[in-house]
Amino acid sequence: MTMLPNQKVYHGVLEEIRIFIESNNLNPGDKLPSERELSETLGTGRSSVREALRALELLGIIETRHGEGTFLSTYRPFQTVEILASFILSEKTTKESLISTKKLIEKEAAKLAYNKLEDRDIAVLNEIICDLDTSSSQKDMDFFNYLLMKTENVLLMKIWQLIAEFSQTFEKPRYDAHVYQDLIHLYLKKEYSAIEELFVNQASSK
Amino acid sequence: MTMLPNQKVYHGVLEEIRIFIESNNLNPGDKLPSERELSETLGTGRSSVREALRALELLGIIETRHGEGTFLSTYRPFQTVEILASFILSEKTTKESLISTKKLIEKEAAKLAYNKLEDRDIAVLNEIICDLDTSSSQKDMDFFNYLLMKTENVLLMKIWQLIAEFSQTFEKPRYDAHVYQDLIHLYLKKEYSAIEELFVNQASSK
DNA sequence: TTTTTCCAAGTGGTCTGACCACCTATAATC
DNA sequence: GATTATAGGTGGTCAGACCACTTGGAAAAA
Repeated sequence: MTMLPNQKVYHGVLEEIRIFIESNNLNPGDKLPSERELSETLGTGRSSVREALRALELLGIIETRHGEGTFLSTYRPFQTVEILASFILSEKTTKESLISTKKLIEKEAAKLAYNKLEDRDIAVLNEIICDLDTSSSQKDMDFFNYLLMKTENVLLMKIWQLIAEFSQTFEKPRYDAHVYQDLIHLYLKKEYSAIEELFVNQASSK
Repeated sequence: MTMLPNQKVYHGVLEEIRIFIESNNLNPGDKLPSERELSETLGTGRSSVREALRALELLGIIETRHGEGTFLSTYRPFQTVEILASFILSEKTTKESLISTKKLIEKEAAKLAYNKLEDRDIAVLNEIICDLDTSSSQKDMDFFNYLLMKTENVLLMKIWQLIAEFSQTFEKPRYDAHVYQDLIHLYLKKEYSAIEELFVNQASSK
């Protein structure tokens, strides 16, 4: 294993694994050599190999199954975001930050989704809102989750989900019931420019 | 250490460290307990502690100095980026998510800051842009960092900082030079409603 | 006294070997 | 042929041993 001076072993292992994946043209789901095999091949201790593997696992690049082995994971970008979020979304983050960031994302998601919503999608949104069996907070969750999904921005969705989940613990400041309906009407009437206004008015009326 | 069944030890350690940081109100630069101390306190092996620490290091949450100790670092996911980049960041959708989320936050920050900018702040922004000694990418970073700071939304700022650093490694899609000046003019002329337009046009002209 | 030198203790870095828990293919049994 | 038992491979974890590096304070030198 080629190693720069002062470089930690697990960094080298990281690089070797990358090369292995590349040169063997591995795809998601494929199996990596066992920890023991890797450590023997690379001439390093198993603990160093494990440090590298654990890091890759946390990054969502690999997946380990006890008793089976280590596998290249099906592409899950932004797994990292979760870990980072758990450190950022600590107590130091103010409620105001959380709420306003969440609303900001919801507003923008409503705008981003505008061009990607088909009649069918709007119908789904309507169903979510009209369903009598779900609580209003659940409706809200479902509604924006669907919108976020339609934005096709995975990162934005992830961030919203994390904030939504975290803020659920202390409060659920929702929009007035009519806002969802209003938004749907704007979609139907193709009035993009009014979306921003809808959300801004809602926020200030609180 | 409270542990869910089937949960790996290093996940528990991760959580414990997070709690430690939070409850001791640690700030970037502060020292964490030594590996040996952690393993003793948590009743786990040192190797498990190391697996957690290595992962956190790769995420840029902590920093280790040989012979000195482990320190809380300002979130600088440089390492992460390199690893992610070399493994998966080739995926187009990932990049697009990053870029569009970043731009979205910048646009909204420009709007949120509007009411909080005093003449002095606008002067500072102007200086940042006009400074001949800094590169254009550095200007961009400083400019929006200042704006984000003025929004007084710490969470949004942190999210932006993370994304900004992530994006820095693979590409630097900047705004045209005049956009910064234009924004400053809008601030001076108190034309809030034109801010959105400025960013949207910029984005589509790309 | 002040300065310099040096070393012991603490810390991360790594390796080894030992178990345990889990999965699976295969052989033995029914 | 279907079922069961088992052995071997794999990840999960721990304990202990060294090494390399840093630092602060003791000891030596000025």
